[in-house]
Amino acid sequence: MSESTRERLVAAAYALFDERGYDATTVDAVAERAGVGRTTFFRAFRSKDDAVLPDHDAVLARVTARLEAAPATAAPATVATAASEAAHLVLAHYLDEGERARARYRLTRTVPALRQREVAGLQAYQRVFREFFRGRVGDGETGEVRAEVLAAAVVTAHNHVLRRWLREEEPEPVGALDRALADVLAVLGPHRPGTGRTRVVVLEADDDLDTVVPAVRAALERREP
Amino acid sequence: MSESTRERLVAAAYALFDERGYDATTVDAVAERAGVGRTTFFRAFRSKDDAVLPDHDAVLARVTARLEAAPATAAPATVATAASEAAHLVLAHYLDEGERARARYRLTRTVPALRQREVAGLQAYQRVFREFFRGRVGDGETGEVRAEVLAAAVVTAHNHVLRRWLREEEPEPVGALDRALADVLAVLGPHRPGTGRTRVVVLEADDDLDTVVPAVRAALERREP
DNA sequence: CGGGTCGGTGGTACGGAGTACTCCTTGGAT
DNA sequence: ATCCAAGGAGTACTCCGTACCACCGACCCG
Repeated sequence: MSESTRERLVAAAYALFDERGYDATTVDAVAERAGVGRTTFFRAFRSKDDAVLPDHDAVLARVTARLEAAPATAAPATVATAASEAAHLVLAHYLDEGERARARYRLTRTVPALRQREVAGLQAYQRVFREFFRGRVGDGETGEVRAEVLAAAVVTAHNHVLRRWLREEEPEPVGALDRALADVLAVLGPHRPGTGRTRVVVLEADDDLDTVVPAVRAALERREP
Repeated sequence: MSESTRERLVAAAYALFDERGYDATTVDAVAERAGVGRTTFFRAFRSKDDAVLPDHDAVLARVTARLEAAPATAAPATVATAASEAAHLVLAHYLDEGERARARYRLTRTVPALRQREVAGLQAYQRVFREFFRGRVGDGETGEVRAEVLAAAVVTAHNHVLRRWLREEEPEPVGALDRALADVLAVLGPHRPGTGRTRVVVLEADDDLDTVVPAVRAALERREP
């Protein structure tokens, strides 16, 4: 199957799905518009929805490679930057796709079957991030939960920013992802490694510890940004 | 459609899926084993996988009700307890199901189509939690991201514990969920409101703040659990 | 130069999911 | 007894996805 045939099929699929809707367009119609037989369609794509959903495998491999490049016993700052860079890889992929990514988003918004495939693809990313965080965010069962939760947090933050960009609500998605991930990964530690001595503010209050800690953190960051 | 017919169809579906596998079982076979016609099957369930996947609507409604019962302008402690209780509602539902939940888990593990439906159902929960957290965890874009991330974190933590119980790796899922959610929701505030005075240990170290905080927390919890 | 192999393509047939429609049975009310 | 309502059974249809076979051009080999 030549690449041009595959691309023609994708274009035909997007055009027809946009004209008649996903359910109302048959695979025969897509193949016919692309000028090929039905068999060729199913040779290029495993199923009807595969023609519209992206090839996650390639970018997933890049993400995996980036995460596995990080040392096993890493400082919190290194863990955070590796995760952040990996997430940015995914975002960059969508930004490269441009209008096609937006067209796909419009489809996945309206067709439940496509939405399901989409969120299933997210699981793969979350799994890769979880394996990366395992052993780097604590030991035992607590560490396991934290790794999985943190992976979900990273994926969710990325998707939040990505969706805003797809809806054209966020003109600067790269910066937005930076900020979102910094907020999410703050539980790991600062992004800048080797900041040295840290003073903890002394206080005695009626509030609980977890209420106080953010205030302490904010005070410290205000003093030495 | 009588409830007994529906239940007979579910039992037949589980039995046949277990015997021959999901793909190798036709709807006709399920209907025949249940002693009804194919039409009746599709009257009871929208699709083949609906027969094995749970009725999320009822428990989702309970979760929504619990979350909406919380006051709009709530203290962090109230927000955390409401979210925790809502998550416990879902866990309790699965615990009630018992062996059927485990049988379903075995199916969803092996059949990709069912797995997709499963994760799609999680989106509904995550959405409800996100709407609950909106406006309660900050304003503006940061608040939006935090709400969505926190929702994902709660759902993920719940699922982590649930999966461990389904695999019979966690004999005390309720306590485990408590601990996991306490860890996740620590960014919000304390679970027990009005616990009174909290002393923060004073120290000056070369470690970073986020490295020190867990030690402080551990020391305090050891002193007054 | 003719024949054979082989990768890519088209066509056809089939099983099964899901939908639409009609007919029938059953139980209850008047 | 008759009518009626509701759920179930049967049937036919579309379309997805797969399997199988036929074709066709390219390239190799004798």
